[in-house]
Amino acid sequence: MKQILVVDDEVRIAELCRDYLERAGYQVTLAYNGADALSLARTRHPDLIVLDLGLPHMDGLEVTRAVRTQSNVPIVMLTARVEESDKLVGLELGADDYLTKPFSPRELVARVRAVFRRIDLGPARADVIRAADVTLDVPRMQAKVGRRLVALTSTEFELLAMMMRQPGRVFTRGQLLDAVRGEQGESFDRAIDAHVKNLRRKLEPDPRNPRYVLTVYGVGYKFVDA
Amino acid sequence: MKQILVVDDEVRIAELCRDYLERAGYQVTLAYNGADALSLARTRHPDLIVLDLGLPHMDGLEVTRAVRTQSNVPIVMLTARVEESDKLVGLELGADDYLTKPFSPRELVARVRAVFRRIDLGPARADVIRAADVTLDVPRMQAKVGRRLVALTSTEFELLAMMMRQPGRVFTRGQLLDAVRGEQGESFDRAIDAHVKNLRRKLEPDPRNPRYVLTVYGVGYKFVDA
DNA sequence: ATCAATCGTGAACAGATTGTGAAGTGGATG
DNA sequence: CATCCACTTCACAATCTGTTCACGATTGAT
Repeated sequence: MKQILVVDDEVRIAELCRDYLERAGYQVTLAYNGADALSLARTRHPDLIVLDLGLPHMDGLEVTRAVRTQSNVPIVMLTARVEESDKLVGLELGADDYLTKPFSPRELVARVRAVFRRIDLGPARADVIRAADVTLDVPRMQAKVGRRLVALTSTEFELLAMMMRQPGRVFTRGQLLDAVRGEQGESFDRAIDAHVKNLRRKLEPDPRNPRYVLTVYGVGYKFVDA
Repeated sequence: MKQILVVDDEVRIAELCRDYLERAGYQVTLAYNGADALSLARTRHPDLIVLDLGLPHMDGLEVTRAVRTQSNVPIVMLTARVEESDKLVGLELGADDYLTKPFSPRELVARVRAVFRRIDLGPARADVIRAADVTLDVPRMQAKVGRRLVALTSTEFELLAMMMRQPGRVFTRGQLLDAVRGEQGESFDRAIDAHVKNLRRKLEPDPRNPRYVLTVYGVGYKFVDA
């Protein structure tokens, strides 16, 4: 279920938004000031933020900037001001849509749905991971080595994606297992070895002398960097 | 042509609205009390309702509630009161916009246009979707495989359309369910399997070896790409 | 150079995921 | 009110994947 963070200092409005969004099937968290909004954005990793521009102390634009330094989460802005310049600034900072108060909660829901639609099935934004001749197309769950298409299982794909997001960084088997299994049941570390074996068989030209997925003796694995 | 129902007990105001809205190209019906408004809303199925809150006998909010039990028609509210709480109540009940008396008829027209624009914009999507030998004529709800016409149910059509809009992208059963059921009631993921089975039976030459709708083990389904 | 620890690998197993026909449900239609 | 059709749910079989195991190969330290 999608999680939405609603930020507005006017409690009634915030709760109104929450009610409508929850009825539309979203999970909603509320924040009444910029500082809370930031910490919630960091800890809860919402899928979308509904943000009032006219917050006390910390302005909505500041919040936007701060959030943007850390994530690409879509933002729908609310504002009482109607000046065109605000719109431009807001959109430049990465707002995905814009509503002027007073607005109808139904329209808010419609906008939120539209944003999710654009993101979920829109012209897939750059959700591609590249490193050293290997390309991962995340929404398509497709891997390419050079021009050669490689079919991977979802676990193999997750594993490879995790390592490729930070090429050169060494991951322990425990970290890799957590990424794959959502840190649930405990399994043997050697399970990772098996996946690495299969990965290498599928994407290395010579699985005996790996070029991409390298072993770091006594620690774990890493994707080659540079 | 769009039809609009204007509800106001003050005859002069109602007629003023009618004149302006008709000049703007809409077809207008008038009602001077809540009861008439309700029955007209039921029989004429207007595309939008302009509703005065300060009606005698049956309050505008009551009318709104009653209308909402039956339809989702957009409502633009008029009111003499300017209190913020009224605004909120109105919006809570599902008004799409709000005007305070006295208002300029020109502004009313502008708001009405804006509401229609927001609605019509909708999920602007292509009328025809093509991918890999399959063609969907969306407005006609017609599917073709090569030259062969295939009859699909609306759910099957929606499902196929969702996947074909982004060939190759993998969709989870949850995403597909949302697209089909408007992310309302929860149903079993396996319902999607059943639809996929029926889809394949109808459009695959050999349903046991699908060419178009492919399974991605552990994730969901995708329409073949390229 | 030797040795204990670590890693690679193939095969076998267990468990989860999917395909499918049939039965059940609900709303639309006449 | 009866019928039909689409959608959902259920149960079981078929399939695929992830994990484990055992053993040989490799590594790094003494």
